[in-house]
Amino acid sequence: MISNKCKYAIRALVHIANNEQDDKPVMTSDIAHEQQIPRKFLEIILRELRNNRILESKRGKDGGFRLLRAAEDISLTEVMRIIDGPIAMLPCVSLNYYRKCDECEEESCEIKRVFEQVRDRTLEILNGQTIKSLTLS
Amino acid sequence: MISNKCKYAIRALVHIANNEQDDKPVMTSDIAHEQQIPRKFLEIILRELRNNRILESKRGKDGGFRLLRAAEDISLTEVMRIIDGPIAMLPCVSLNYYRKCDECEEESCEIKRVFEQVRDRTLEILNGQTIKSLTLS
DNA sequence: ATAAATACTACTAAACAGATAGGATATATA
DNA sequence: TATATATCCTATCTGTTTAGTAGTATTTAT
Repeated sequence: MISNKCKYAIRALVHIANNEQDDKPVMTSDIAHEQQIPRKFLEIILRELRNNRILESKRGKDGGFRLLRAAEDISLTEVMRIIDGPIAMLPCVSLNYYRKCDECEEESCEIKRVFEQVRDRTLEILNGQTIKSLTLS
Repeated sequence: MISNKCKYAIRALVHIANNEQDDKPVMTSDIAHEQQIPRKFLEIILRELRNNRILESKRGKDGGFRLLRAAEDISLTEVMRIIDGPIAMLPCVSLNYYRKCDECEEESCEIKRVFEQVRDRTLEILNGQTIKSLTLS
């Protein structure tokens, strides 16, 4: 399962992408209201995305958030890894958050082999998806 | 991520399948020792699998656990659902643990569409795997 | 100066993960 | 029938994660 937080992050980014016009940043409170996300929780999420160079922020009056890159250059996997961490179903098959199994010999582990397949099929789909591909247009 | 508990469950079942001979049940302590799983924790797992009609148990001396069905009739998905619950990455695309999204219209939700694809590809692989297919032979 | 936005720190409640402890019950066998 | 040995059951525990909330500091447009 991906977390609610991660779903909020994706919905917020899609919302920002859908509302990028005249260079005006989108306010947290607008996103929170229209996407029905708790505002203070959303603040944390947006700041995290900014810290990871997905968003840029502008403080003060008329402030808010803008995509730092084009929507088609932000992949779903990148967002998921920032917010939730690993995508794979086992640490020992994770590409970005690999951790060794201490109980089994990985070369001969049938369980590992199965979840490597799941990882590959999953990434085939998710790597092809971007914030752009989730927008209305 | 699947839980450690679930990985323990799979390894325990594979161990039992690999040691089904002369109708003698396999003891918790043997599995715990050979698979390096905490014994009391394993007890809970095996009892849960028995309650869900994956295993049968025999109490008292010379007791232990046996597969209730043939190893090729126990799918990986069944075990995962018993121990961890949903396999899908979102409640709204889960086949066995579906829960409605309150924030979005599901018919037009692009996020849902993506994770339905992930679910389908994942189940294609996992439904084809059984305890038998994970054994040595 | 002031209003309005993000930035930051700290805290909380509930659920889940990964166990452990101890006693009750059943069973094979000497 | 006593005993050793296995599962069964209930309760408890510690740490981490999830999903937030509260309050203050800082920045910026007007």
